[in-house]
Amino acid sequence: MKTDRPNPNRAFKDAAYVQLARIGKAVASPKRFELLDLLAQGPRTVEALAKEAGATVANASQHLQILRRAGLVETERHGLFITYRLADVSVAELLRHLQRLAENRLAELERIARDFLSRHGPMETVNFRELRQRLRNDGVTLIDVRPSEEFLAGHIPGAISIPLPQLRARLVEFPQDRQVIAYCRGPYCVLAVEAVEILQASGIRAARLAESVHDWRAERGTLVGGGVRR
Amino acid sequence: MKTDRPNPNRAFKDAAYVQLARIGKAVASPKRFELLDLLAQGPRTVEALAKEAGATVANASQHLQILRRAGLVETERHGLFITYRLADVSVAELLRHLQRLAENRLAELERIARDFLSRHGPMETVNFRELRQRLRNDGVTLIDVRPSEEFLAGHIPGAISIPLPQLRARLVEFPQDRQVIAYCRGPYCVLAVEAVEILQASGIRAARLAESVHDWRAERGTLVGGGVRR
DNA sequence: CACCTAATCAAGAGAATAATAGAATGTCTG
DNA sequence: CAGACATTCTATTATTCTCTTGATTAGGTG
Repeated sequence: MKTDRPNPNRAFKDAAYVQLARIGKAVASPKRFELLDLLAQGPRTVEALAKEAGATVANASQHLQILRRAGLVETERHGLFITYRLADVSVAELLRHLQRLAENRLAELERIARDFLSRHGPMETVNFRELRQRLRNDGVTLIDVRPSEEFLAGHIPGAISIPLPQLRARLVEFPQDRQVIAYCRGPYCVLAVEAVEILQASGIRAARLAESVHDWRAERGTLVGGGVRR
Repeated sequence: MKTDRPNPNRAFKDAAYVQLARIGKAVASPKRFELLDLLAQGPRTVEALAKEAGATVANASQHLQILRRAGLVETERHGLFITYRLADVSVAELLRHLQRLAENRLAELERIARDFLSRHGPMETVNFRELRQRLRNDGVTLIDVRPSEEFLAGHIPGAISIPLPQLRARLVEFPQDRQVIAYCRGPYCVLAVEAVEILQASGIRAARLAESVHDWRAERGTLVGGGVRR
């Protein structure tokens, strides 16, 4: 760790950088990153997080405590349940920053995403600019296919909530001649992809919003609903 | 890593989050964080980085290659030397973001900084607002005590370069009645602290700028010099 | 070409991390 | 207060990380 040269400030620097690296360590595990990404959509219990992230409860609990010790999440007890939430909006910003950096710098990530999409037939994707335009012209229906709690915690103005499990049952609600745009948590969430497939299979024109709810907030401002609680 | 429930998208998510966590892993080691922090001041050779970070050349080289594989730094060969530099300004922004988060969320870090400063006599610190004000009123001399290459790569307008090793020899340059404000790489760089002590010891009123060159750029705009090369 | 130097590579010891399973804790309900 | 349930704790194992040491590669120079 250190040479034997006489530098009296080494100890301070080492100690300081150990602390700075703690935040890095917190987001250095894929599971923890996924947990944070889920928490960015809204507060949740340990069990819900474990299930969505595909981990055991005990394992998720351990990761969550590492995140808590790093100051990235906070807890609150409600009866039997303990809800975790991001400690600060700047944590969600950090996640976005890391994602953007990974997308720009790691070819591997782009390849993985492309491979995944290629296994799911052709699919139109839409960006914010196009979405805004079409929303203004009233030419599309925007649906939020995340669980309804996440919709309530914050969603894009004009969207209607149709959690994916309910989509098949509610297909009759869509007029056949109007395009539907589905969105979910972001590029590493598969809900919108599945939604578009279901819609297309029943003859409805559908497209996927490539960005996430948080990108919307960062680039366009307001969400409707609670947002990320502090 | 995964339960045996039938979720065909687990593999995709796991693969995607492994990639996202790679950036986290890169900044999860104190030494690597320190190396990146140095590179944020300007490009450098492996040997220079190793020396400043208090590591062996072999060790620094290994860390740098991890950073390169994570896409955070790039290399260029000049004869015998290989210079490393940040791959993108957004890497420097990430470092700032992580630092700010650590300062806000980790009490430990603040304690370490306070302990360090308390071992160094009382010292006035100045923030950007005060600095601007005094620079405008021409009441102070602003000195950049980093190595001159870093000064050339980008510095605060109005600052003059006095690398710390030269400070004692150039004390005569300072009028006794005018305050001097010293700055360096940021709060975990000790150059400015040492500079203020030297100045005070010879009877010159001196203060330390608490923020870093990069904070200046982020909050006020321009630097003079090369900046971080892309 | 022999020699020097900057940087990387390769192998290994010791520490830290991640997942699992089973036990323990704390809180609500009847 | 017994039982149910959400969460955390403890112990264990396999894996990964970090640093050190000594050898090796690649480029430049006399």
